[in-house]
Amino acid sequence: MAKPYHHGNLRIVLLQAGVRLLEKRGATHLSLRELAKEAGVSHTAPYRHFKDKASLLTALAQVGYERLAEAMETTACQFADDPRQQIRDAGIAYILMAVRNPQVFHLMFGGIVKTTEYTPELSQAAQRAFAGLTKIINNGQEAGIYRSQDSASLALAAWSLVHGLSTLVNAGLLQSSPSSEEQLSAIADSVCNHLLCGMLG
Amino acid sequence: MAKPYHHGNLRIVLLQAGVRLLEKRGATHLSLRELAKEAGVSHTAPYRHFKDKASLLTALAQVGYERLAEAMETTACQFADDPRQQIRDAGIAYILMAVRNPQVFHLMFGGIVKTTEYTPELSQAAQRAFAGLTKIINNGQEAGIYRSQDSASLALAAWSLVHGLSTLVNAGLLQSSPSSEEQLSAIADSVCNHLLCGMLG
DNA sequence: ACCTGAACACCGTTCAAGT
DNA sequence: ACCTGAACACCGTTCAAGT
Repeated sequence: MAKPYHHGNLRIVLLQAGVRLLEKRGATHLSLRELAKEAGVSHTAPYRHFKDKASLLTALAQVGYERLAEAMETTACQFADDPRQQIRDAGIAYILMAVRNPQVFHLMFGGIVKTTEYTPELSQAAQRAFAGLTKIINNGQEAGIYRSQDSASLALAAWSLVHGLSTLVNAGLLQSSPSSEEQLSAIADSVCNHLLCGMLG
Repeated sequence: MAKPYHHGNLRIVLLQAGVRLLEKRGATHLSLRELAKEAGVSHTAPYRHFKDKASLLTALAQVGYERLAEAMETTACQFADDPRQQIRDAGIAYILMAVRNPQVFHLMFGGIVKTTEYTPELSQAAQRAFAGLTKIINNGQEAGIYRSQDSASLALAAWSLVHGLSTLVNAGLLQSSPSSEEQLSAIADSVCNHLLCGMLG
């Protein structure tokens, strides 16, 4: 069966191969020409679907936010009766997403995609991801377990904590780098507990 | 006065111009050739001082860690009698360093410099930076203000929090992006307070 | 020791030309 | 509409040659 001249599917194929190549090479060394070769098209074909390399990277970041949103939404539907458990699970899900897709995570948050170049779709995907986290905070607030009424600042603190830990782990900067996901989950759990209960005695 | 054939100073000049060019172009688009032109030497001269581009970036990341270490050490020497104030000040100093040098910060933590390629000097500079933060935690522990005895996990939580907030601000992902350093400091203070006092009521 | 210019193999991007 | 090959201006890196 002959391959159709009009590929028809190229955009999807480029995104899938793009994620694979991104994790292999990193955003900096991801080459459009290599990507085109992997997809079996000429090196200018991607320009039919993406204005330039930055635009491809933007689309890949969007894929990342969509994955993160899924992970958050899944967690937000579990343990709805235990807000403490929910927030720890969300933190762990966030961090696992980061360590399993380090280059995608880096692309999402590393300032490679300029905020000024965000497409509406990307902004929406990002908002979906954070809405999941916010919902978990709101669940806890309805249950009356939080000290503060300012849910935005609570969510920001929680988000900063898990996000920072993810980055530090990916950068390999922990004194004892966790060698397994179980170990990593334990670290994440301990850090989340400090935020829930406070450092002060 | 004629410029000496042996520049003598080139490494320093390249690092200084490198930081400037890094903030202007970002790590990805920082070009050795442009850097050489700015320094007034041929495009191969930098190879006398840096094995390759990665090695230059490593050196620039080291400069960043040294700046961060200075900021932490300065804070660790102030308000030694008030550990709560110290940790908030350290957090604010950390975040200000990040937003004032976003590309350097990104280079330090974005996974661009591979952990496996860390030079001893870079590791040492990074450790110095975190030692400052650890010292502040230890001060508080000696004063007996913390709930937990595990100072490493306390430091990791504090570090994750300020680091995550820095990254999110630099990525432009806060709902209301702070327009001034005063506003940013207020946000940082609020987030730090959540960690100190805990989210739970 | 330190610097240079030519050369090589890549890259992103554009564009006239093909189906 | 979608894809191609040639072309252009860049880039990192190497190397023989200069002082």
